[in-house]
Amino acid sequence: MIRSVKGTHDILPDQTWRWRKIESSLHGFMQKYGYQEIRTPAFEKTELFSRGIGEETDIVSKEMYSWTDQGGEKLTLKPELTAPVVRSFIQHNLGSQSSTNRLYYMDTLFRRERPQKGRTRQFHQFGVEVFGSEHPEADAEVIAISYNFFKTLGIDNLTLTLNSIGSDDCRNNYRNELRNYLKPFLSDLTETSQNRFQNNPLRILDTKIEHEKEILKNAPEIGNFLTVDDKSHFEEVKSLLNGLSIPFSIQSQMVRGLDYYTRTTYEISSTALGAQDALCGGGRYDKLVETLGGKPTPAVGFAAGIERLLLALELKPTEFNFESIQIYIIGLTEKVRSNCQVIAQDLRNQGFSVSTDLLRRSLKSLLREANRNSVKVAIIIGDDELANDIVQVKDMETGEQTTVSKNKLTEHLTDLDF
RNA sequence: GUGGGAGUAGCUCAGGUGGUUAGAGUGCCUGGUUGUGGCCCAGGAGGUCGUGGGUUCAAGUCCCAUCUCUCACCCCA
Repeated sequence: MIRSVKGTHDILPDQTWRWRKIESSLHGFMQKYGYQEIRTPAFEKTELFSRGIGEETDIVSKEMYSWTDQGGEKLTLKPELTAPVVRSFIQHNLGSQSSTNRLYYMDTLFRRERPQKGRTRQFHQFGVEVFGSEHPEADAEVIAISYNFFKTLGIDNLTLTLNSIGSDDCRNNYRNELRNYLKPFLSDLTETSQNRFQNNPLRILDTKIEHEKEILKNAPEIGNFLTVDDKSHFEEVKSLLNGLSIPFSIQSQMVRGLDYYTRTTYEISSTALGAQDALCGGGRYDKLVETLGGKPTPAVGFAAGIERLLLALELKPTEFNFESIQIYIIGLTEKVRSNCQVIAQDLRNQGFSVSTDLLRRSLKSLLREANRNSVKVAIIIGDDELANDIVQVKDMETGEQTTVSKNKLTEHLTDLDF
């Protein structure tokens, strides 16, 4: 048997309606905020990600599905969406068409990680990116969108964690200070931390190793290195969130794994999930557009995992309802079967949802089938009915059956009002 | 990449210390009604016991290897 690839999953008919529910909720929600949808290709040039996300990140260094195509081009299945959206923003010069661009997306991503609860190799995210504003109102709007969307879906136990990692200057200074502080402890650090010491010392702050945490207790804090502008930006974001009644907590050690963030970073998690409890992560990235070759453009955005959202939602499936077929047409003999198809087609044209049998089964098994599919009415046609231009309409809930002449059928079904 | 747990019917799972034709519930099909579903009753189909090797008179059960799923670490959504 050929199975689906590790970390990929089929979404079967008993689940697809959940996905459609999320999808339609999102489109409706984003419209209220005046955001427009953007869709980018499934794969990009590898260079986009190595430059955009950062060569040293886990994603780029070990998780990408990359290959060289027949023309010798190095390509990669999207592991992340901000870089492609930024690429598209630059390529189509969206910045010159309006002063701010509010975009959202929903897409399929690929990362080669070890699967676990809330993590698969092919997965889905939705998110927003706002281009053109350096002001805290943009940060607050983006954060509010993610938080409020989860809220309206009814997810409880939301935790919003907020931090500012400052502008470029601030981080350069801080990086140097952190290196100076850590240098005497270098031999005590794990191998990965020693590598990070070289490439990205901020990530050491994220360590889960006890004795490293101990070392870091007296390390300089990034908050103290924020410039005056960084600080006031952060303060304004916080007060805007307060004004919107969105609760948050500050976590100065929170460093995101992607290199492009500046100033605001945040994460929303839910206790309804397992170890992978982040529903959404995001922040500001004022340098990325420039890094990827565009005009300097401030931007802020987030991405949220749809699988994780579904997991968090799984606990309360009551609001969702499966839509069943309304009418099942049963033909009793070979003579009437072609007639059944015609009637089905007519009724569909009238707007009903109609199904027929494909296995030439008996009346008994067809009623059973109709029952299983919880259809509202069964229409039964035998030779007698055919000869007299009538049909039997059976209400599957009450069991009541009435003889209806064929030309009154639509009228009769409409009156039933199901 | 590292560690824990698990692989027996479509699904959920039983199968002390090896012992005849491997079970249950549920789902599926048929019948109990010449053309009437649900409930009930009866019957039926459905299994390379994850795979390969080994020990043994005998392996679902013991040993080794391997694959897959799953949870966790790392990291992320």
